[in-house]
Amino acid sequence: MKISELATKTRVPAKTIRYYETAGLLNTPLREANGYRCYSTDDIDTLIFIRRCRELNIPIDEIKQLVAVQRKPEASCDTVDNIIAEQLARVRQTQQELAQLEQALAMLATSCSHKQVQNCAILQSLKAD
Amino acid sequence: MKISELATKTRVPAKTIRYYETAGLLNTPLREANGYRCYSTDDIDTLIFIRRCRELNIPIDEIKQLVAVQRKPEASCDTVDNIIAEQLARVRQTQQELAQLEQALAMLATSCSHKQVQNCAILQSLKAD
DNA sequence: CTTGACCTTCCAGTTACTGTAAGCTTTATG
DNA sequence: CATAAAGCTTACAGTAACTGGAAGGTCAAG
Repeated sequence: MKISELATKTRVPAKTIRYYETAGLLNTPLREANGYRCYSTDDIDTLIFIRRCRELNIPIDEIKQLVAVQRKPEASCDTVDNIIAEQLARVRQTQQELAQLEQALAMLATSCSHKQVQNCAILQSLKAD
Repeated sequence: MKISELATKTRVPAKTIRYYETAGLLNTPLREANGYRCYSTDDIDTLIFIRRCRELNIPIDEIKQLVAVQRKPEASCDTVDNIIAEQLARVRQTQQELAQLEQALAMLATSCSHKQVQNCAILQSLKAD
């Protein structure tokens, strides 16, 4: 199958598929006589797996580990567990930071009663160290 | 004042100050005879303002507008209001996305009972389209 | 035969810095 | 006074994960 077919079947843009290849996430595919990339059905599964990981914001480098560990069926799940746990921790950390941000912005947003810039309470707040 | 003094007074790294200059966020400073940048006390205020905006995750381009509008004291606060409101909307949007991410990751994290990769429920889930 | 849709590679741009290198000037120390 | 350390300068590269665009080859249809 050519790259555009793989792209529609996995809902990953062709451009991104080529990028994943250079990033070492996807095996270098066979080429047809004309130089076009030629993919197998296995590549569909791998690419969907990658897409699902990316939707969970898992970094490329860690997806690489997840792809690699699947080639060793006897290995323990520790790597997998750790990557998911780390990702969850990152997400929760970001959530906390965003909650503080939201507080600060919400207070700012209501602080100015639509006057002129020279009296703007928002700008005043932002000037304070 | 030289760049390192400005850096300590504003808690913005000297490297970042130079970057803000090339990014058009800071006026090009005067130079001493030896070529060293020479800053005024006004630069302290501007830079603290910029740092506070960055702490609220406001993009450089929008900080540029906020800095510019302060040079027109008679202007209305609309630009300021809009930028803060947009930033707040962005933050809330990201919060929603992260909440979904957290759900998905939390479910994944508890799904595998430490077996082998070949039976790993996490990996199974990630393979499904 | 030519038009349009795909395919290829390579280079540049995105965001907001940060690291590093090479080379000056100034300050501190022996 | 010599020199070494600290601080200043510029310029280039790297980060993450793509995305856009240019230039050019290939293939099927009308």
